[in-house]
Amino acid sequence: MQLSEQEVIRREKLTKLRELGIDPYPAALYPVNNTSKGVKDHYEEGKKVVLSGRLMSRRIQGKASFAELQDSEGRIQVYFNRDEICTGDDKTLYNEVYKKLLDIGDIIGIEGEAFTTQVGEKTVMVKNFSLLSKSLRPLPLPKVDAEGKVYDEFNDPELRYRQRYVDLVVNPSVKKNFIKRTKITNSIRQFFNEAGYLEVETPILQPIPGGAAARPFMTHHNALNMPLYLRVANELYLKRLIVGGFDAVYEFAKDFRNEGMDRTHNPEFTVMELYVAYKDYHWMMDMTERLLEKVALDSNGATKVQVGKNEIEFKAPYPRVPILEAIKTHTGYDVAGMPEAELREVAKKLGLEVDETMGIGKLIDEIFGEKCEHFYIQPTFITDYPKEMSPLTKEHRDNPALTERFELMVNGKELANAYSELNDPIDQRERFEDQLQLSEKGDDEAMFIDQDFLRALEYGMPPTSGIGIGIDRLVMLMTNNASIQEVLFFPQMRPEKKPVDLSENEKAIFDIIKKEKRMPLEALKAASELSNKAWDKGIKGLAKHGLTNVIKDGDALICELKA
RNA sequence: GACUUGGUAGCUCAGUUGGUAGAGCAUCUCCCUUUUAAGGAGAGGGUCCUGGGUUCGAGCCCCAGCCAAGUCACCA
Repeated sequence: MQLSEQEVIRREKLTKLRELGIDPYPAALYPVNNTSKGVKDHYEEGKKVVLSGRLMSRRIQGKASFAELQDSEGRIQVYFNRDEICTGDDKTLYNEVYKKLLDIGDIIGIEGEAFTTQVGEKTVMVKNFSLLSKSLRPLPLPKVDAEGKVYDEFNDPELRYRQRYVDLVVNPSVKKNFIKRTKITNSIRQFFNEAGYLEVETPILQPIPGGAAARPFMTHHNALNMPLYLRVANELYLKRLIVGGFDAVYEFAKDFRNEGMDRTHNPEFTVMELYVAYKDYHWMMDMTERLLEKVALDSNGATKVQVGKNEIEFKAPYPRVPILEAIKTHTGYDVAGMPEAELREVAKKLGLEVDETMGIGKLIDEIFGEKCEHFYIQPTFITDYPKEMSPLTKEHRDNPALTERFELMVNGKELANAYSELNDPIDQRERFEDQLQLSEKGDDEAMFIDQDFLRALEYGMPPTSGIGIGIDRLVMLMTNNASIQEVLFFPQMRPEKKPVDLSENEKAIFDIIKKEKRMPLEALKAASELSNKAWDKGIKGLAKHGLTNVIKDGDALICELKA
């Protein structure tokens, strides 16, 4: 491993500490009795405190030094004075251990007394300190001046996401975002629990990936020797529980979709799904607006939230606009009851790319998505979607071409999706069969027929309303972040390519195969000009590093480069 | 998938028509008792993302690739 100068120096310090009899990674608990925030908020002159945290800055001036200690609550200034720490003749603890062997980033514990400096800063006078964990890598060191201007900010997104731990240590606002995320989910749980709804857990590994139109991740169970899918939704399982007699169940579900990644899509993401028996989608709209108002208040202290350039008001109630009316308002076309061919013409006139495979549902969805969606900045329920795009939704009580469905639009994007759930088992079977036809036409996102789910419906499910709320997107709104990666601790990234250390022999062979991509083993051996033994070691080493493959092509052995 | 931008010291960033690779912070050494983005002085530290090419000479120009961000497309 290639170490930088600073890393080498820190490792040398490790040895020196051990020579002085100091364990840089001690096992014993450290008797912390306070936090940085606690000391400052409940300040008492001369109060004895024990704190621990990470050393984040140092200003050493001879026999005295100021430093900053950072713990989970923030930072506090600590004062190291040689004669306070080393009361006897031996000044090693200050001169050697503190000044020379500690580094920024080390985790230490201090015992001391609270006092205020001449400049008025609340500080802890250190009487004794212990090294709790030596840091071997230098941290980035952003600094903030009196006006709040940040110098040397650690701001490269790639580094921040790959090394989130560093991001969290060094950027307090990042930590705040994630604390707010938990506040939001706590707030939702509190709301539901008070209403008597039951939080449940349902399978992530599913034999049939149902409940949403999406491409699933596939895996394999060895003992059962069968394929399993990572769930794209948990809807069908929660509805089984409603059949089973629970009146209201909810789950914060990690769902997985094997699709593209961008600033609003991560392959795994969190959706909160809730199903409540004996309710319909009108009730669900009422519930949703009350929930979001509470979430905004709990997480931001106000119903108004600044998101980018827009100020969004989460105070209930929100306007309810049928999708066909939205289209009429924003395009001037009344597409209600319009036949498919005519609708396609309208879409073309509106400048949309359409093709023959698109049915009425998809065309309407497309028109709304392109021409209307972005207008709905303030929370708005878009209701009554066409039947074709909603295979799990109950037919509209007044219009059989529509369904009892709404999507909640906020800041021009979908935040939630809800229905009066389809509970007619015969109708549901027909809708699944329509999906099967789509699938046969090549739609790889069409839903599978879930026979067990149909069996459950046949026993009878009460009228039920269900909703799914995109938690990542909700958190993005509440924390004013435009990118999903900012609200996920560990967003998915391509793996870091690790440069492989090749031996001389391996390198010689690799250089040849790299140019040729693939060639017969014998020819490669000849070209490498290696002895039998060196050749054997080299070619086996490359395969072990996963760089090459040897395949049998008839009688010939071919060596090829792995992608 | 297409396009745009970026990748230089531990971190943040400069880098002239193509002519010996720079700054601040951090690190190291020495000096220094209440400072605060920051005490003073000095020193060390580089796979300029990778691989080719052009050139007497490439961080810079050309080609190919890798990684990321953004825009669009696709998909919900």
